[in-house]
Amino acid sequence: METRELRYFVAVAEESHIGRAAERLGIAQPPLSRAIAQLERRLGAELFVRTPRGVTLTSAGETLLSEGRAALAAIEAAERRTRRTVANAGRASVVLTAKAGASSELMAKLLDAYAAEPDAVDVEVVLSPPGHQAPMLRDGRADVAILHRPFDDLSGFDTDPLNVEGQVLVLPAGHPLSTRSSITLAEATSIPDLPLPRWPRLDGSYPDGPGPELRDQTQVLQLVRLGRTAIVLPESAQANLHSELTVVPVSDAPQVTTVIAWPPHSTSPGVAGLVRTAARL
Amino acid sequence: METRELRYFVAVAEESHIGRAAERLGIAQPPLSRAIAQLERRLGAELFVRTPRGVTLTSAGETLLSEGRAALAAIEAAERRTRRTVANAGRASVVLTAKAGASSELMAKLLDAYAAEPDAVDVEVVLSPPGHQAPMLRDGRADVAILHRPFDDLSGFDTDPLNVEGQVLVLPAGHPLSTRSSITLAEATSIPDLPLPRWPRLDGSYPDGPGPELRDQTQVLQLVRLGRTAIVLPESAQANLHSELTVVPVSDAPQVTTVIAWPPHSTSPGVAGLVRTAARL
DNA sequence: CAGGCCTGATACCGCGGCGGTATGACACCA
DNA sequence: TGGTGTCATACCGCCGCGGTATCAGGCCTG
Repeated sequence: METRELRYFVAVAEESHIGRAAERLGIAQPPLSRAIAQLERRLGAELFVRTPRGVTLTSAGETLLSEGRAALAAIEAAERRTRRTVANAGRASVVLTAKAGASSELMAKLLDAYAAEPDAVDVEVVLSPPGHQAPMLRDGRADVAILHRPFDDLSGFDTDPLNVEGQVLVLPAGHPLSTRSSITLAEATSIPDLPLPRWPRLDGSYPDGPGPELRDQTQVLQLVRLGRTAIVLPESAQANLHSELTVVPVSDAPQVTTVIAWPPHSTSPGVAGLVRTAARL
Repeated sequence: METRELRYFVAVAEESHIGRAAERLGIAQPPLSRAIAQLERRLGAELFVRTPRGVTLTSAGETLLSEGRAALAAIEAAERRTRRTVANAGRASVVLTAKAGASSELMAKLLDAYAAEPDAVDVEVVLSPPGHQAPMLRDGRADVAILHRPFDDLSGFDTDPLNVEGQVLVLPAGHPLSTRSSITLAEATSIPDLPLPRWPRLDGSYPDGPGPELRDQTQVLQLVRLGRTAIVLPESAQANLHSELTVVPVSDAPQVTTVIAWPPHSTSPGVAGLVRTAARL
């Protein structure tokens, strides 16, 4: 199976429409029809059922879509990491990605400690929106990441835990609940006058709901100060809190584990060094 | 990057010789030279240094070799699993692989318990030589595997532990050491009159050493009975022991964890069911 | 119920690129 | 210094990809 065929297949699966997929791929419809038919013949599997409205995936197609996406990510990763290897000709470097605004204290400690190592290489830090770190690691845009369980999908990576912490509810300073010594998750998520904020999905769209649409922690904390919302965050987020805010521990919220993650077959000495340093923190 | 180019590159990297690689690929040498040169141009990276004796990998080439192997395995997996999905048209099935002769009791329990599930699918059990399970999982020949830490490389898989056990030294019944109540790993691996057996590598070749060359546990136990070797095995292997053999616990041998492992992006309901059943054992 | 409109499939064509053979350039060695 | 082995280059034929034109068929609508 060639990469091109796989890309074609994924495009058609995502569009559920051969014509639109062809447009997106920058080719005409007939060659795409033919390529899909040929792929089906070679695999000995019906991948789509053709309908007058477009096409829909068969169960074999579902399998190929999930497996194929992983394979395409692996190929992109191979390409990107090879290009990067030669770009920093001779002396290596490594790309670390983390959620913007999270674990900054921990990361500072890690980067300082690593930079002090005798064989340290350059570390390029890429801060990106929540949920984008794992895909970047999968397709080679990053070599190592700081992730948070249970929020991020760690599957397929090697990981080492760096820190475990509980979660707290952040409230406007004067709120009635702010005198409580602790609170349950059920209570925290159903405060009558404070709807929880909504966060963007990976594609940038927002789920439905009553709360405000928000993109980062700074925005949230500002709205909490204004008494418009409340938010459950890991304890370490307290470091960023300004005045006019109080926190109440959430007794039954899941523990948040900060981990350092890397692709399992990584051979980069920079990644190995970072992980070794992290293990000593 | 096309699959074909990647396959060509891996062949050349493995042979360190364009002519031999071409022969292995079933094409002539000049097109292969050209394909590699074109790949290097497109990636903007020197992958090989040409010598009069053949070619050797650059650091960019090393990167592409390890990343590319993983990518090729992912593509093979996509192909194989898609073919298998359609082969069992409609009612799904799942391929489970395990080391021949290991954990048989545990597996029997697992398979029985799973078969009793209301939504159980067919499970095809593939027993293969030690070390072959993880590659089979990576390239789609299997959907789920029983592996043993620390012997197998679990990286890149999701896993659940099934069992933890210590290790014992298996000796001929009358051996002087057989009266000991425990023994250290250092002692066990340097018994003067009993050299440890050698196991085949993944490619079938054997490491150098004094011990006998062996392929499976039955052969080993026979040779132990004959007083020609000794072997350190997980406790559960005692179930297979015949008479004329005794065991001595090895006090400082690493614990052996039996795990069930599956590819992280698996969507197979059969795999999910097996894992769920395994978690309840 | 007929005609337009949407879908994907088929027919046919031109050309880029892959693989083939023949040969060159060059390092090493006897 | 010629022989031998390596990879690179030159040139050619053909397969297959992508293009346009058109067909086949389900669905909606007047």
